[in-house]
Amino acid sequence: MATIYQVSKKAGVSLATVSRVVNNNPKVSENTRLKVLKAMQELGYRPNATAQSLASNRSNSIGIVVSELEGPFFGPMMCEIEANFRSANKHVIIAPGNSDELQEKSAIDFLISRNCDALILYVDAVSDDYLAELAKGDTPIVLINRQVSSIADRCINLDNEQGGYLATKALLDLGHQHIAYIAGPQWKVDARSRFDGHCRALKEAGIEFDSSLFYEGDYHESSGSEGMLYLHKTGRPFSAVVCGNDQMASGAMSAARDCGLRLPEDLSVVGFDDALFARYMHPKLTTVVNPVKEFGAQAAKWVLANVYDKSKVETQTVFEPELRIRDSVQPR
Amino acid sequence: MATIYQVSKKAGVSLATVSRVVNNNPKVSENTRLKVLKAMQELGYRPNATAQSLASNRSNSIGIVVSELEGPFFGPMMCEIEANFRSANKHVIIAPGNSDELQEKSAIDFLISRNCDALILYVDAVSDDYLAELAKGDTPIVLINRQVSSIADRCINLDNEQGGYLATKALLDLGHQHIAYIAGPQWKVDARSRFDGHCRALKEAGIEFDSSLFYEGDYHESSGSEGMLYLHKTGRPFSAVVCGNDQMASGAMSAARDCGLRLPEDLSVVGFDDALFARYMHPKLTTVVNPVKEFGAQAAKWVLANVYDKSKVETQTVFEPELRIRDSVQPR
DNA sequence: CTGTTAGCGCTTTCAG
DNA sequence: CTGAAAGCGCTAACAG
Repeated sequence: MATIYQVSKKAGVSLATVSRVVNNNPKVSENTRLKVLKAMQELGYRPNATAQSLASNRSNSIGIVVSELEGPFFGPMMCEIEANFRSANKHVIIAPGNSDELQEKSAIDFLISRNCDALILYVDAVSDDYLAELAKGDTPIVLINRQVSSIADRCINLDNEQGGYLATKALLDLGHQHIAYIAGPQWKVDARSRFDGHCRALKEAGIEFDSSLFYEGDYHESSGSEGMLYLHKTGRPFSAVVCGNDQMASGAMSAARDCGLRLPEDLSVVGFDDALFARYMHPKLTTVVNPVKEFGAQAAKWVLANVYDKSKVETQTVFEPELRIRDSVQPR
Repeated sequence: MATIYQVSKKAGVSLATVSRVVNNNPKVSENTRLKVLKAMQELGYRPNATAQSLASNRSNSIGIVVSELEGPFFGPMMCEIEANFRSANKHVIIAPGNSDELQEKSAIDFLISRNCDALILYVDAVSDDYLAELAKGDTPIVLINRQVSSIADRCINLDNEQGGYLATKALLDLGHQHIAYIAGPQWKVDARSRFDGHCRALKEAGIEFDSSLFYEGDYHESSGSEGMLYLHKTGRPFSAVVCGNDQMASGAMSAARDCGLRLPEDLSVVGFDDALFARYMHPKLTTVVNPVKEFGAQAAKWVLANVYDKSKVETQTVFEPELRIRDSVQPR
């Protein structure tokens, strides 16, 4: 691979000049610029990003950590972030945290050590204190789906509690009285908040929470199935179930059918997230919209403005959930 | 951020010694190792990967380019690759190619300029020649879902033609005569091969391919729906449809129902890939298994062996498809 | 076992 | 507008 030195040699200019044309520095005469460009062309020169990064302390790349690389949730988010940066000629480096404290920290360390200009984090396991501390470091961070008060302006969030409330409220309004709940992992704040919303709706309707109608899953399809099987087996009657996310709803619906239930006649189901596949399910899933793409777009926007342009731009930090009613619910 | 120099100062040793303990060089006395470790601890030192990479010409990171960041296909693949490398203390840098020649090239350039030790590529748009040329460069590459003869040992593939054959054959065996086909983009080799397999099965059964029973989609759900709508509108009767992948099958099934068809009574459907959601659909989708995770595992294995351990290890390069029969098909 | 000394390829003052 | 020179933080011979 050709180096900047070889290019300068070939073009008969100094190394600094080559650097200038690479960086589009305006104060280079058109003449020499052309000479340099030609030399670069002929040598097939491409700057070594590592060296640039070391010398300039700027990498033009943004680190992203997500809980998972797979699944219908993070894909669109990463995609949106990437698209926003691509048009600004920045690159993303993605690392999975796997909802594990050590792995999340190691992902963050890796990205920092790689000289990322900023970090966009969707993390579950690390503490607020850790994040607050991290925010004091040299690398700017923005948080998705977390609320850390000391850096509230860089926390992008959905009102999950309200979302959970809406989901259950919709069922209540349709006359359902016995509503089961298949929750996400309760140590995660979002899962917890959604469940809190469910309880609020119940309470408001004067219905007492029945713990035998509750199952804690892990946000994946299979646990939705397990949850449904479990609930069905208890024998406790219920005419509707709300799930902590769409994936579990999908698993639950599949299992419900295996149990001989007709959907939505025998059982109404509501999910959470409005993943792409929700509208292709049968029956089409009623769910709470989680604007993941917007999260990504806002996060990217914040970084572009504050880190690269150094302009202060207002970003929306909290989003309101919205219920998307489709065919998976029916009046009682 | 503390540098290696500050650590050496604090520990009262030379800079080289610190480097040695960072790199687990065995020839450091236990005593000084402890001193250095302590100093590192106190300063919260973490090596600057960029500098390490520049100095050693080794980054311990592997570049991956995938067609898309979202969707049920690439997620599990990235995940598997990442998991394999994680345990070896290597990191992955993921970049999307978006099935666009320029973007794929720019993703590759980016990864190379970032000093990746190897590249794992799932690309559609760049030419075989380009890849063959690339393979001659300094950065080792392994290809998934491509066949480039000059580097056949690093091409990991599914026999897509055979997969397409199996899908249609299954339907034929069930007595279906009029089989529609919703294809992936025909400029992609995999989509093309699957369709070729379909044609072979038809031919073998003495059935002539009917072009009015063909629709070319783009591998996404929405185009599956569009395809079904289109086929339904032509009025040409068909009792089964095979789709280029599971996502289009999902879209097609949804649209079929919107057209008033019962599944699988009125229409049998078979997909391709065996994505996770296929088994949660209703009816559960019959499909051809595409061992994406295996692809990822093999690719990672190749890199670990050939790039890092410098040991030659046999990797499986071509996988045989397998039909997974579920509930979405029925005898005619 | 440990220290010295060149770089890795590029950016960035500072002069001119 | 252009060149010289000093690093960025770390690794890797080479001595000792």
